Amino acid sequence: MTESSRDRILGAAVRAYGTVGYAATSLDALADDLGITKQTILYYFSSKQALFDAVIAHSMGELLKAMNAEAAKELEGLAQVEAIVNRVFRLAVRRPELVGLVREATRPGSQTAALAADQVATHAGPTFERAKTFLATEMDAGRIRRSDPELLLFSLYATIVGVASELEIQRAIGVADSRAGLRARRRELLRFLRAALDPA
Amino acid sequence: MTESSRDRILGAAVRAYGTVGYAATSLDALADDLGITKQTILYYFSSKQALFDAVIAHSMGELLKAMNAEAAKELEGLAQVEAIVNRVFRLAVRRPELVGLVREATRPGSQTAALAADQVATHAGPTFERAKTFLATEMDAGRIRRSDPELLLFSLYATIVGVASELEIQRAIGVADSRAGLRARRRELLRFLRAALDPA
DNA sequence: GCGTCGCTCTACCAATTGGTAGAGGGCCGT
DNA sequence: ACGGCCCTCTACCAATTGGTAGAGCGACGC
Repeated sequence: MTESSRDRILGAAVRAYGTVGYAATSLDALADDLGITKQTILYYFSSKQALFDAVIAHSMGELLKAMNAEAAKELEGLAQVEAIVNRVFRLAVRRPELVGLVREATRPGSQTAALAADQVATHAGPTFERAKTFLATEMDAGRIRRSDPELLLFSLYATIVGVASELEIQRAIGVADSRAGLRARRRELLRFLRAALDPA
Repeated sequence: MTESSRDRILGAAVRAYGTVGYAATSLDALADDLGITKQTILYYFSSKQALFDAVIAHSMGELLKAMNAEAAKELEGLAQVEAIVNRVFRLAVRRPELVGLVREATRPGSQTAALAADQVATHAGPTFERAKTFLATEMDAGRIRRSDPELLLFSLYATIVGVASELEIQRAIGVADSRAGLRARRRELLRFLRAALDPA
């Protein structure tokens, strides 16, 4: 089955908004990229904002689905954390625009921010809550260093997204992302997180 | 001494580019904000790109100056890391736009990226090198967990910038950043990094 | 054969964009 | 009083922006 026009537009928008950014991507540019006209885009998405909303909803869904699939394994302590990190890392390598989109959506001050904030909150909220209770129970079980679960979660989130962004930046600058190099980075990240979370 | 026009423009540009972003900030908007006309901006900075370059150079200088001042203390191991983190954290709270600007400058794919990448490389390069050799010697001295200094530095960088961004995002969303809350976050970040770097 | 429905197009629009040209004003030394 | 310089302005421009109006066209049911 060939990809529908709507899906093609959505895919190109995810890539564009996730790399060059929302404000810097015109509908005309997007249309040129797809070999269609701007009006075709506006047929499927009533405005640029509406397209952005759809992009956020779609990508957020994809990200959360990947994470929840990993969380469903219900592993214990660090093993669970590592499973999720590995999954996110692989996704970040294969689809770097998703990471860029997270940064774009969580940027304060832009027109997109207010709307994106709501969307992110409603979409990601439950997953965040689940992660927090996970951390709390693992702390109780002595498998993760005791701390405030929410604050710890933010540190984890910041580190993972930060490293994932870093990957894309370096690739953009031209640093070769050989398979070996990527594996080294992933292993370092895991070591870093393991050390940070170890109860000992 | 009253602030010169050039400095006022530069300051407003740092704030705008660091929050709403480069592409989303028009010269007209910037001028309105300052109660002047766009042409006055173009008198001091020959183009929008030139203004961005100046913004990057200025802010990068400010950030690196703060970090280098802290690095000059030549403390040992974790104490040195904590001193720098504290300084960066305080700066991030007081001047959140600087953190936003780091993210803007290191975004891949935009027109700004190529230029910013060069600037960042030349400005921040030496400081990064110095940080790497610092980590290496501290590892040799057994005061920091042994690892690849460069990879570890990237993890550190990602975590710190990530947490700093997080602060601004939450503030933008409306989470109150009480003094007590900020201190709790800073202390959690320090605990996190201490655990991640501890040689034991 | 014919309506109509889904999709994409051409044509157009007002507003905004970054940037140019050049006038005028304030303040200086002479 | 005056020429020159620093600064800021008005006036204007071509290009691009997001968005509207409506025509064309192929496929499908009848």
